[in-house]
Amino acid sequence: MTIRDVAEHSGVSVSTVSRVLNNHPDVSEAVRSRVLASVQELHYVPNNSARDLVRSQSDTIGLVVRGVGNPFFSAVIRAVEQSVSQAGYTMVLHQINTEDNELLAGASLARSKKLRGLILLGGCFDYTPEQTAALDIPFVCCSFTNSFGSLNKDAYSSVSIDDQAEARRAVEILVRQGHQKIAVLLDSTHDHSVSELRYHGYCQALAEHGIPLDPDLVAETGDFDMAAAYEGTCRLLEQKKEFTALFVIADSMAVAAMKALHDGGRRIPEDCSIIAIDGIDMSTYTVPTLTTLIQPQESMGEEAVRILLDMVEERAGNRHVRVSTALRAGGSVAPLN
Amino acid sequence: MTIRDVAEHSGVSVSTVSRVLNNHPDVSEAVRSRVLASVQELHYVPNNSARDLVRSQSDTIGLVVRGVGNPFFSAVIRAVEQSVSQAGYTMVLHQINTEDNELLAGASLARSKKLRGLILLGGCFDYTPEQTAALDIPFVCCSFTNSFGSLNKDAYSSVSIDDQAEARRAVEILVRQGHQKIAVLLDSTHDHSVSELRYHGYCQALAEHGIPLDPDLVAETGDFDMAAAYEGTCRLLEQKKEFTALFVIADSMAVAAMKALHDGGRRIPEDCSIIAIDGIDMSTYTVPTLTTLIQPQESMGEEAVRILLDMVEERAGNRHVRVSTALRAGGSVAPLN
DNA sequence: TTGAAAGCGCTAACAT
DNA sequence: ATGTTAGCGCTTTCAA
Repeated sequence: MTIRDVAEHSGVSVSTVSRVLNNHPDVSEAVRSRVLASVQELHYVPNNSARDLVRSQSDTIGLVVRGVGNPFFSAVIRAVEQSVSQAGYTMVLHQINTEDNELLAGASLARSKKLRGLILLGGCFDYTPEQTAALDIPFVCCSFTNSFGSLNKDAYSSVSIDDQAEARRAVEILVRQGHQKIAVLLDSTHDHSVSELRYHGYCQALAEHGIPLDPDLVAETGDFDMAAAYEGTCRLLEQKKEFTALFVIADSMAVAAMKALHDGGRRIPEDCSIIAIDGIDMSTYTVPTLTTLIQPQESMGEEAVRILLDMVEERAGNRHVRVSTALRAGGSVAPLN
Repeated sequence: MTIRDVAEHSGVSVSTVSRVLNNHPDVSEAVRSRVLASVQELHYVPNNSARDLVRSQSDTIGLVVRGVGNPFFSAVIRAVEQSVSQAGYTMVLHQINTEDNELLAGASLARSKKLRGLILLGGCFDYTPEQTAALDIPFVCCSFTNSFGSLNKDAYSSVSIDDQAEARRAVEILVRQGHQKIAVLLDSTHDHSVSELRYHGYCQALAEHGIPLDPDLVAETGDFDMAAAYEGTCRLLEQKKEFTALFVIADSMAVAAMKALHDGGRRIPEDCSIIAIDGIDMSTYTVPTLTTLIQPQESMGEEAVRILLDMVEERAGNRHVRVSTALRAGGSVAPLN
């Protein structure tokens, strides 16, 4: 079943079929619909290898996800896949560990799969021009930006929330409820990732409200996973330093933190309020429902694809999109006393 | 940079270069190493599109996931991706809704991407030979088998748990704790999916222990998602029919059910025990930890790939692998009073 | 053991 | 608006 069969079946030439298939303008409506009918009837599917060969490029978009197992990414991946295939492209997914370098992974993927473009999901923030030089295709950072790197703004695209501002907002919500002793649970204060950025937001909120930063209330887990978050929260409890509220940099970690607080005999929110950022489905079903700032996961994925394809198809240059979060007022935050 | 350049650079014909590149036997050592040297020097990388075109096949394995957003699948997808790329193949992921037909989706993917093989994750159980006829590549069903269909056992492969037996085991755990009024939360009793199978296990366990089946205690949600599970549990509570334990067919649904029970004023496990099947990470962090039968998600993904590649590379024929679950004794099950 | 040449299915000039 | 045709880079007969 080739383009020839379709051509013969609809009584036109192969090039006409090709034109129809590629939405070229100069085809009469009559012929167009006739060809389309044949395509339907014959269940014709174009041979991508042949297409790619003659166009000397593939229709493949790479998605490198750093931090396997983070449920926040699941919805984004889904949205990206949808958008990519809807646009007639193919997505190849590559998941790497937090320790791995997503730029290297992306570059290698780009070569071996002849990628047209690349989406980086959950990466680091400290790229230098030298590092990205290896990447000779358009790429967009999804859910993060190059805040700590020296990349020129027009060397890449991004779609993300304002991590620091949103973290500040989250902490401020706690402050407004009268909390002063606010702990924070994060991966690291200096990992050049979303963790560090949100930590800055935490510090900023405290500073703006005249609350001194207490290093004892900063719990670094060294990882984004739930087990580490659980342990980190336990350590926070063990040191007997009082805190009435906890800001967690990610929903998944917050779920584990809630468990640790509970196991440590703290009631939420009576003894300890907790707020996070991300908004994964699952945290709707914690007891109480986690109060969190929801990142619009689906639209972030879609937007990342839109930006990327605009670059790939040269409709537009690079751009940076900031999306905002929506507060989900769960039951995990209460006024102090 | 094509095979021609390599040929000219090493002073041989393109066909000889091709032979070297494909490890064909009849090439002299001298020529072989000369060609290889040129390849190195010129940084030549074969054009996969051209290769695929002429061989009319790719190195692509398809993964069709039915039921987007089920966290149980995340770990499996990860394992599949790892194994596939480790074996030098490319995975293309396609996620579809529960309403969609994974066989159709798989067949269309197979043609458009020239798949070598296909893995179906979370599909239906009622394929007929006619339906699978469209699929002319090896495929393996992951996490389910064709229990309700008429497929010949050697027409496909599978890796799954014994859903009915495991469900029976789960319910039996409740019975052993003295529970008699055991409700069940599931998608449907007759959807030809894992839901129906596990429902049979539930019925079987009740029957074996002389407990009459009470239709009022069978809550069908019509979906696998958490919102539906929450609603379903609420309806169960509203009808005022007493039950002291709840068997939920999936961890993700159980998390939502726990929330609904809590919101309905039931303490877990004091007022109601709950047990499920799947073993997602998240359910470790519910309060109390969910008692569940863990499916070995990673090894199921790896095994699925192993089986598939054995078929693709004709090392072995089809086979069916049954894996067993491991009980995670959380705190959600307690003896009756 | 090596080379010449015929396609694989498609797109895009170029011609009509 | 539609058809003819020359490749895209590679593998694989078939000949030498």
